[in-house]
Amino acid sequence: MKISDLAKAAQTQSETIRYYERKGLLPQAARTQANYRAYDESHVQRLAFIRHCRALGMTLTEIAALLQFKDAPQKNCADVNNLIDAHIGHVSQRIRELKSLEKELKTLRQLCTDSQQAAGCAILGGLEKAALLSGDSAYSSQAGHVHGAHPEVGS
Amino acid sequence: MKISDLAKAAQTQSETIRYYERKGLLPQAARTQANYRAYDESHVQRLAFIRHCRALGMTLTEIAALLQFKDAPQKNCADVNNLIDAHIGHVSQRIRELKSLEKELKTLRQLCTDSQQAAGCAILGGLEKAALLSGDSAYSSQAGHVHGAHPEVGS
DNA sequence: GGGAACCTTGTAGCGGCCTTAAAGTCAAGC
DNA sequence: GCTTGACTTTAAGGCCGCTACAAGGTTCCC
Repeated sequence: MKISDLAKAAQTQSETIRYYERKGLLPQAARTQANYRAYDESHVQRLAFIRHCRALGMTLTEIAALLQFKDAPQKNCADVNNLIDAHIGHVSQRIRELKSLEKELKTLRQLCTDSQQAAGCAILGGLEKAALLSGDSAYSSQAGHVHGAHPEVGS
Repeated sequence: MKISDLAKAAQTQSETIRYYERKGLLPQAARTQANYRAYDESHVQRLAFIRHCRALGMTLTEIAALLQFKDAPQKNCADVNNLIDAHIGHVSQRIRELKSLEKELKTLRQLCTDSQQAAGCAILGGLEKAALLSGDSAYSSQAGHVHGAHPEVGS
């Protein structure tokens, strides 16, 4: 099985597979005589695992940690729980942040129902006022690791 | 007012200010004899506006568009509305995605309440099973622009 | 044996910054 | 007047999770 077969099987791009290998999420692949990477079913499984975790919003670092637990089963399951709990925490926090954000945006949007000149635009005015009052950096980033409001670029 | 004063006033890093200038969000600053950037209150306002929009999860491109409306008030307010509506759409969509994700994670987490060996860890097993069934790429990215689950790195 | 479709490595780019490095400037203290 | 240290400047490189491209090697099919 070559890289493009694996790519098809796991709905991934070949480049991404090589990237995961570089990052240590996938083992160094065996090579054919032509120096092509050679894969089997076990790689499909492992890659599917990774992709699913990515779809769950985990970082590659978190996934690497999970894979370590899989690879070293003597380790304690509690560590897995902790990782998942932490990730759930990140996701929940991001949801709260986004909801509050959504609320503010909708409030803002309400200010303007008709088309007017931007000079008197209530939304711009509202943003300006809010900017001066806020002190901000309330949301925006620190603890968790779940992104802002814009989706991942790739895939 | 030098760059670090502006930075303090708007809770931003000096580097970020220079970055915004490079990107055209802030005008080219006037310079002192020593070639230091010189600012006044108007810059504080503009920067606060930008930071607040960032806190609302807008991209720099979206913010640049808003600033254009501010700078060219003859433009129609409807464009501002459209931008805000689109952004609300992105945020709402991301909230839906994250909620579904949160649900799956919690289901997963439920599988394991006690500490066991990772070999028999129900979470790892669950992830594996889910990976094989899913076909994934369901969430993960396309239309909107609101990020996954991990917060912005900086700031 | 010729051309298309694969594979390889390496490099550079996205966004939104942060960090570091090397060099210039300024104010205060001795 | 000279040093110290806190600022400033530009430029380059790094972070994540890829994607894309370039230049070459290989394999497959007609």
